[in-house]
Amino acid sequence: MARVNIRDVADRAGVSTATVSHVINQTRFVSEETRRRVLEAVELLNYHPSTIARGLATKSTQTIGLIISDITNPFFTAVARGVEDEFNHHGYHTIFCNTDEDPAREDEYLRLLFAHQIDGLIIAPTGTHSGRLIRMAEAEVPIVLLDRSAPGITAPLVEVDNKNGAYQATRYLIELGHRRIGILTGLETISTLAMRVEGYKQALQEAGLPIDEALIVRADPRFHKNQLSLTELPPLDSITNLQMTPSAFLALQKLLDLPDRPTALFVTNNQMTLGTLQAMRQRKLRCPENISLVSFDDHDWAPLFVPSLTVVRQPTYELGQCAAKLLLKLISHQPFETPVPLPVQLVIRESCRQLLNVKHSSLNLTVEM
Amino acid sequence: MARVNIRDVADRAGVSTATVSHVINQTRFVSEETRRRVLEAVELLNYHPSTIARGLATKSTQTIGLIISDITNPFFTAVARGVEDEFNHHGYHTIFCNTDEDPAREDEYLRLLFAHQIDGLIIAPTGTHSGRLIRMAEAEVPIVLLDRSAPGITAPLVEVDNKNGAYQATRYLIELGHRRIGILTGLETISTLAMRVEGYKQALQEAGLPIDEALIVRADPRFHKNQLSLTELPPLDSITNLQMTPSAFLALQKLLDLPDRPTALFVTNNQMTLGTLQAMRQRKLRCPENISLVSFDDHDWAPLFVPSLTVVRQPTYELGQCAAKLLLKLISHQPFETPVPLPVQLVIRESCRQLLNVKHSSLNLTVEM
DNA sequence: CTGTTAGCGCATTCAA
DNA sequence: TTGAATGCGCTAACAG
Repeated sequence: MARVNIRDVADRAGVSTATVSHVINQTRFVSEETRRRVLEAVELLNYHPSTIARGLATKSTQTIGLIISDITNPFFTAVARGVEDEFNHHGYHTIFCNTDEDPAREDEYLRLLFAHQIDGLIIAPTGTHSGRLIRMAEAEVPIVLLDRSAPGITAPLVEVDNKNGAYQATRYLIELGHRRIGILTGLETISTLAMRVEGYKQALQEAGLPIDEALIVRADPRFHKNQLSLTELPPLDSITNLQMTPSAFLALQKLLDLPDRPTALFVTNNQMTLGTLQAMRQRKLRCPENISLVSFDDHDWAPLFVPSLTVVRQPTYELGQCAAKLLLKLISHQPFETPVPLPVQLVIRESCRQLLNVKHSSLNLTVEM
Repeated sequence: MARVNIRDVADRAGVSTATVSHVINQTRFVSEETRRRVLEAVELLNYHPSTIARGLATKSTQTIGLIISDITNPFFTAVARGVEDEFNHHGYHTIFCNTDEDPAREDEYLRLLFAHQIDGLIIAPTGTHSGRLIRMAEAEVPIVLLDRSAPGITAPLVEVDNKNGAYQATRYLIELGHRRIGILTGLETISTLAMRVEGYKQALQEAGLPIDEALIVRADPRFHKNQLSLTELPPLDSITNLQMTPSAFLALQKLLDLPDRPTALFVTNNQMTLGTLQAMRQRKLRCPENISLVSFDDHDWAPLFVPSLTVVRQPTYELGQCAAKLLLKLISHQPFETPVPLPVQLVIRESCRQLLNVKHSSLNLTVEM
């Protein structure tokens, strides 16, 4: 295609390219008459300014990078949608990158995004990053951390109140009379999961319950994944030294094989919840009769299971929005406040059973079927 | 940040910018000695060629556009992941765009992508597009249609065998003895859904069953959506003139209120399946005792419901991959064959009940729990 | 109120 | 085997 450029428009309208540029960007006054002629020519020739040429000239590309773990994870898709809507609303484009929790891929994407001269970056870091992220931060690329913190990076973090959510979930189980509460989690290099384990422990401690390490089970958090890409993934424990079973499904077997099996389970993300349900189904364990279940993150399907699932709901879409809004401020050098964690909410449905009579709960609860 | 450019590298290595360019792109022979010096300088200065400047010079941006309905729809997220993996594998970036089935948004995105000088486009068209898509095709932007056809566009279409999938699903229900089979669908401007209705009708006709228009119900296919963005969406029936209830949940009420209620239901996409389950639950209708259910598109949660869901499974990730591979061929002017629809598969689980004794099925079935 | 012109960072033709 | 010079399409001084 023979792309029409600013020169063509200028010639057609009988003005200079500068004038064309100025009427298009409204960057200085142009008389009504010439302005009209220019716009006519634009229309006639179907002219679209090349964002890339403009980018070269202005050093601003109007595109930002979004690095997440996996767009296939419903949590991240909701977040991504929030990010994207917000940016498009402001004329920015978003380039998506999936790391699958692999620091090497994270690094490679950072390189690519940097080469693409992105105006800013939103990243849910793997947690074991190379120095490149730090170097980018030092190169003054505006960065917002999403959902997770990363060692050595001072960028603002937009997150959810993970610890409190886990605390509420665990405490709820305790108040229902549960004493042996298992927790299914993943890599603790992911700060989000680490915080959730902390909240769990805190609730136990406050209730005077022992923290039994046998009840803390770790699985590869990428349990649900398209099989095609799964085969390409390196095992996560080759990255860290944490002991880990390859899937939630398998990790759960450990818990269920325990001589003194837990009566309740706190599952720290939605992917692992599906693995848990699968494992329970295979063992013909009923929920909540045999085991109670609370999981982190709500979803469309959560209320439709039998029993409907009690969850800690987090504002996913808003999380993405907030991160995007903050990044926009950073880019335009506006003042900003360091973000506070977004509130989460325990949504009580049917997947937890009461073991003993307990006094009225002091937690902030929502009952909803 | 003071970006280091090709000039800096050239100076540092004591060569011309042309030489630097050539060693980086391996586009002409350079002596081992100078080559080494250049690479050293690159390393030392941490040089990254600006893709955008390169884009200006070569008229190739190494980025492609992906326009879909909604990344929040699990079908599209799997497809998008397939597209993205394939492109990244080849050094291309992907820009995502969500239209929410709104032709106006589709048009706006086309404009933006065009201005960004994308090397190619993959699009699941809304079906009621403006002329811009056609103009882009005429401007020789390589285009691949994804999952849906669009009137007036001659670009190759990568799709799934929708009609056959719907045919198999319906025929399966018929063989189980069902005679009144409802279908829940959406906009028929979306070719995919239109094909599924066709498959449904064909199965009925072949079996000598009447086609009862009262059993064909249409809903806004965007049923599940983040509420924030939902409020901004214009009603779809303002776009087309089809009668439509605003959600699967409500559409289903119509069917259930029928004097002669259907004994089975074919739901034409996964979003509407959730709405259906919700409606059935509210009415305390049990599946499959009161009503049998087959839906199009499989998901992680489908086998975990009670009862587990019988579905038509389609290769979502592969669909995206195929589209990407085809587009890469178009971009590099390689020869290509017009794609054939990808096969789908009826996965039988527990959500359909047998009404009568029937002879052995002649369909290609997979039984799986 | 508008035009001229020098870059932005790179690829590439022509020369050497 | 390598350099110099031009242009990609646009913005932004600077000049008028």
